[in-house]
Amino acid sequence: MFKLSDPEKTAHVQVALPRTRAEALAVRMEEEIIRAGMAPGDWVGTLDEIRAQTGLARATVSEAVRLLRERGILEIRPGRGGGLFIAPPNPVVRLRHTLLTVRDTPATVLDAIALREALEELINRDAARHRSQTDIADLKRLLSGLQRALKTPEAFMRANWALHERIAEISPNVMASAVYKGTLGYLSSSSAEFRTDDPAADGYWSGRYRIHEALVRAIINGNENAVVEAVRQHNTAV
Amino acid sequence: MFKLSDPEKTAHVQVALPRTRAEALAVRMEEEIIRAGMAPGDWVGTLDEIRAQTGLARATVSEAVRLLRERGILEIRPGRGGGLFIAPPNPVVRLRHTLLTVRDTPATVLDAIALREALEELINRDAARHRSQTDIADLKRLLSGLQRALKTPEAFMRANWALHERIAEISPNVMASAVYKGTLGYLSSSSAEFRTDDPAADGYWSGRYRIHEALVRAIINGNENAVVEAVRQHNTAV
DNA sequence: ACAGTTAAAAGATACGAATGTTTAGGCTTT
DNA sequence: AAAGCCTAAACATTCGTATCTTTTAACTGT
Repeated sequence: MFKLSDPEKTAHVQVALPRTRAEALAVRMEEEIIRAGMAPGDWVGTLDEIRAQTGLARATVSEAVRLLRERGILEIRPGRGGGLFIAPPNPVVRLRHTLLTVRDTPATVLDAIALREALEELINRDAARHRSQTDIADLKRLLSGLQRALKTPEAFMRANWALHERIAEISPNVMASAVYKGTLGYLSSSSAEFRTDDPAADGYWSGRYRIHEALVRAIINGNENAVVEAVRQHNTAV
Repeated sequence: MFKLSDPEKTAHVQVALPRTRAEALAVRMEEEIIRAGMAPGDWVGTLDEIRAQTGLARATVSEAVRLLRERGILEIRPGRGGGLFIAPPNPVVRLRHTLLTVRDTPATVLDAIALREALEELINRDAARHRSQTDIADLKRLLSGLQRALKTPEAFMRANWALHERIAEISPNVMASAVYKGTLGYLSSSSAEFRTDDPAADGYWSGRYRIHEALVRAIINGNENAVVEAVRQHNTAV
């Protein structure tokens, strides 16, 4: 088991001082776990033990544990011999928590575009490497949808997003795929405003279509060099 | 206000059927919001109204609302005239939610490395563009720390992570920076195991050091081309 | 009119109790 | 001794209630 030390003893370390009792307890527990140098799989205790030690109500302790679980620190197992355990490291959970600590600044559309472009090559190369017959059929269908959508910019953007999202789903790298799709989702929900007034030279949209056509062909052929070239065109030609 | 329709009416749409009443309510509310085509800033109602409509307890409704807030769907304002409102789109919150839906598959270390490498150029170019005097001083300090850490692989890895993390903090792109740091944090916590048995040719570590030296110099000089070249070396020479 | 004060509306947090679910290990039956 | 049932231990969910904090509209006194 582990024993919680007095909150006062660790008060000078606290940076963002927690606002609720549950948060405070979560911080205390995390500090104690780190201090004790506990490793994944180690048994931490049971909810009732924590409750007895702290004198807090069940719901409050439960909330603290929920926070630690969401941060990927603890794993909770019900049943006999169950309780709280140190969780194995999980990149997705960690990433989520890191994102949670990001101050809610007005992260701009430009930031999202930069992030998306940085991932474009990885995502599309993965697609070229791992595409299945189903993937290929879907991509062909979405590409012809993109061509049909050339009539209006709005339809084109929508078809465009659908195509890129489907490509991202091919990648076996769930982290990269999730980040990419999340970024894409944001862009699709926020770009309606500043795109409409874009008169765009006549050839612009058909040019965009040809770039996507080349990209899809490269993916279907599994030609990674061609994918890299198509991505380069896709990113620079904006 | 908006009116919740009967759960039966929408049952056929539900894919991942929610397990708790709170989750079910959150799904119903989200569906209703989408169906009604509500826009950011729109007033949805108050907790008590939802409670009256559904007959659920305060804690349950509160939990559903907490979920929707975490997903970046709702914004809650206390006080007179307050209540639940549609939240403006926020990329960080969205990204977090997307990550939440990722199935908890054993996302491999290799995936994390690929994601990190994809972001390396963006992060380091941003650093070269936006470094301040404080940043430069810190980087110089961390670089000499890296040199001193050449004695043992473990110390070198630690110093290496500290340097990369500091570089990432320079970028004004909070999303990209958060994703990068999260990935780095995972790698630093999980790579202790499979690195120790690496006997490494004598020149390997000093070679790694020289690459980082070149990278830091390029960032300090604001030379983006040199940054790109250093990143290329950094990524390929593993 | 205007500035300061007050009070009501709304959410946030915490509590304790009751009930449901999951799991592991023991027990029973063949 | 193997198969399956049973039950106690642990977490999960929900409820109702009480108290606190925040916000803003209304009021009041100059």
